[in-house]
Amino acid sequence: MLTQSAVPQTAYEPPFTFPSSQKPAVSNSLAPVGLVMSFGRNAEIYAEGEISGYVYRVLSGVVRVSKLLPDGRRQISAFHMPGEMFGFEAGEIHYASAEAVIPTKVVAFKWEGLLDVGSKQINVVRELLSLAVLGLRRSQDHLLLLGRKNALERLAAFLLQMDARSGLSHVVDLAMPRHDIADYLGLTLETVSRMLAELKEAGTIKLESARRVHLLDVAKLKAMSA
Amino acid sequence: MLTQSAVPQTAYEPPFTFPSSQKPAVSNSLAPVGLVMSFGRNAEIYAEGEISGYVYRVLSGVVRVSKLLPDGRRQISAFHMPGEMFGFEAGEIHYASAEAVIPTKVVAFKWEGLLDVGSKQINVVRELLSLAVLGLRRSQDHLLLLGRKNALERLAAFLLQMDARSGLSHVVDLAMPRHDIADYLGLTLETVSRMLAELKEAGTIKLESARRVHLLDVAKLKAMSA
DNA sequence: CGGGATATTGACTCTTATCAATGCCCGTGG
DNA sequence: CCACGGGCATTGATAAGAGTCAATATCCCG
Repeated sequence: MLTQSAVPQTAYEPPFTFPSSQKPAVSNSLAPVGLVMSFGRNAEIYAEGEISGYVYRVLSGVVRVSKLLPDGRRQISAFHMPGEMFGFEAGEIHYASAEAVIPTKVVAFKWEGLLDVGSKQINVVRELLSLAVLGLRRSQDHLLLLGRKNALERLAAFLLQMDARSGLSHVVDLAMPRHDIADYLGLTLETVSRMLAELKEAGTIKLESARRVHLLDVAKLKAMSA
Repeated sequence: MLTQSAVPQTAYEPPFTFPSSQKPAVSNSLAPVGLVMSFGRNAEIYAEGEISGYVYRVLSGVVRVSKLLPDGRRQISAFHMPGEMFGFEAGEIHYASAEAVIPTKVVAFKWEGLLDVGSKQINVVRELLSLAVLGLRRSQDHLLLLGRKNALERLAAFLLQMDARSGLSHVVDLAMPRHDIADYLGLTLETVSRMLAELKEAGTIKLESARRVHLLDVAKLKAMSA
């Protein structure tokens, strides 16, 4: 596997660096060669149940990682932006599936290769550990959000999170449709829409368009998100 | 830190082994010395915001890891049973707090020491990575539960999870009060109580006492948990 | 045996889901 | 260039699930 919609796989040339946005505890010392793959909108990167053997880094686009219940209910556990790594399930069966939200390029690294004892690759393993620990942290925030926050707080937190990751001017471009946001926040798309309207009412955001949100009052949003 | 209620700290003697219940990918090759600490009911093991420097293994008792919202709402991200490791936040600030649910003994290992390049400790780092990845997996399940399952499904899943971890005869001893279960499942304690009553109605469980549940029909419970 | 903490049960409320009707935006083709 | 069509989003009316508040009940522990 490693997918159908995979496209001309070109070697990804060194220097390899782990994304600075994920602050590895130890700076990288490795330049593994990865495979660059391209995916169209909604294309599957890997599926729940497939054999896993790679970890991925987003080069461009946006990736969603999700799990499904037998009756179709879906929970998105994370969105991944350029520079971020995902797919930490290697050596076994994929525990979730990953899809491109929009046209996306990723580099895939063989997990096995990364773990090879061969040399001083201990730094690589450490960086992977560091990334995994970071993932655990983010999970804790998301668990708190899903378990204990109301719909309005979830939306405020989501917008702030997207803003923090997109940097710049507090104008957030949402790559994903309402339905994806809903499945990420444990809500319905209608509720997502209503809460956005409510935040607009409160003067904390402005909807330039459905997919482009201008955060007018970040402080207030922060207050609302907790 | 590393706590007030810490008690006569005796050295934990080798051989050290990572818990088999967490299947490290690589068998252990290290016997670090840890500090054994004892905690009473509800005693704090570490608090959110404290400097972190240890990872822990439960020797006996039960540990809960949680995060708090400013207004007091609480989300328990995990319960840890004997043999399990927790506290993977080392090198930085604790992102959550951990407390003993009942009188509990843990061994604390210096994170720094575990990561030391000194030798062929690469296996230790790998095992830690393996445990972190396992933690990520469990988080995904919990996210799905919190984001998309109803109260009855959550209770069924919880009981099955506790049963799987306690082994034996489908008689589960719950160390924690209803309030903790509620904060773990993102519910209120009243709802937990009502759903248990409902499961009893359905003939899937029997409440030997408030803290002791007999799973009468595991298959049916499984069907209800999804 | 008594008493405080923990748990259950009930009545009612409130948030969010559900079902349904428009509305809007954008790309396509006439 | 404009009209059409389809996906996506918004808005409304209602329902359902879980929360809240409150009154017992039960279980330990001393």
